[in-house]
Amino acid sequence: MKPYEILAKHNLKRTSCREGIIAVIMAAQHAISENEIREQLEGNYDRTTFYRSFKTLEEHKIIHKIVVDNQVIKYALDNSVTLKNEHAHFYCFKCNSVQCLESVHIEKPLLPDGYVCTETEMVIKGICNFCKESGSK
Amino acid sequence: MKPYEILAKHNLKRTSCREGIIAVIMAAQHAISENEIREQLEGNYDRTTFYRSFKTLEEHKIIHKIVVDNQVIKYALDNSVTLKNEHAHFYCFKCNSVQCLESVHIEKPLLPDGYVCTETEMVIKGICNFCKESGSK
DNA sequence: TTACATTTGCATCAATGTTGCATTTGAAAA
DNA sequence: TTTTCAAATGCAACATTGATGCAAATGTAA
Repeated sequence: MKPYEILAKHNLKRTSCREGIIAVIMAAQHAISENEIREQLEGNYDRTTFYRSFKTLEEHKIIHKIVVDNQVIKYALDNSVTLKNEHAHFYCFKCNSVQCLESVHIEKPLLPDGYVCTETEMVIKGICNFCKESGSK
Repeated sequence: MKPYEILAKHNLKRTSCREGIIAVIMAAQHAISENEIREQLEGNYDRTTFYRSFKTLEEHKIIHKIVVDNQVIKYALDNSVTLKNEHAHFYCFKCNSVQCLESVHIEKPLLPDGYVCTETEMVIKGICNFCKESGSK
């Protein structure tokens, strides 16, 4: 599905900033930070415009935030767009990348009585396949 | 273990700000936000002092950050201080509290070849036992 | 092409992260 | 207890980021 089709589906106007953000995220191999998106985005948008476009896309659940910690926040297309299952994310300390681990499904945890789960986030941290090979540290 | 003993164990000077922060976190039932800690802290410290004390305690792994999302960040004593096992955290959308779910242990996930896990964070979101009872929304 | 609601860019303000530096303080040595 | 010095504090200052109001520009449907 193309960026403008996604916008149309959510009844959002097709603006170049929104379209560009979606395009950059779609093109990225891994989840990507706000600054990386801004750098790769064509056109020089005011930071408020970028901020509001971003917010709109999040609110409409087109893009999804993956919070590794408050220093490392990355974005990917929402599962509803990619049609992926709920899955864990992997953060690599070496290359700082965040990858979707589609093979690691998240099971509904067994909660104490009275607790109701509606959402689960799981971030696994360590060294990824690629970085393991390279260098000693 | 008392706040000043924890500081001593980590070779940190016993200052009232550090001691106070630890005391407030120890006294709290749940994980607690930076602002809540600041409010409950006796004495009026400069925000830089507070910021640096906080940073020091984090760096020495005395306190531990639980990042629900970038809007909701709470702190608790680190597992090495409380002697708890690695466990999941529960975030309640209604009361905004973060509770340790000691009963929900986190198993080492089965990762794709070459991936090495050193740390795992799991945040379960929903409605907690207490809030389930109260009101319809 | 027109018309209007939405979006943009800019100004602005608040909150927060961070650093440098002179002064104060904790704790170890005398 | 007093002295001593590295470490911590308070303050000023600056950068970054979240957020809002408003006039001008833009997207889209009539």
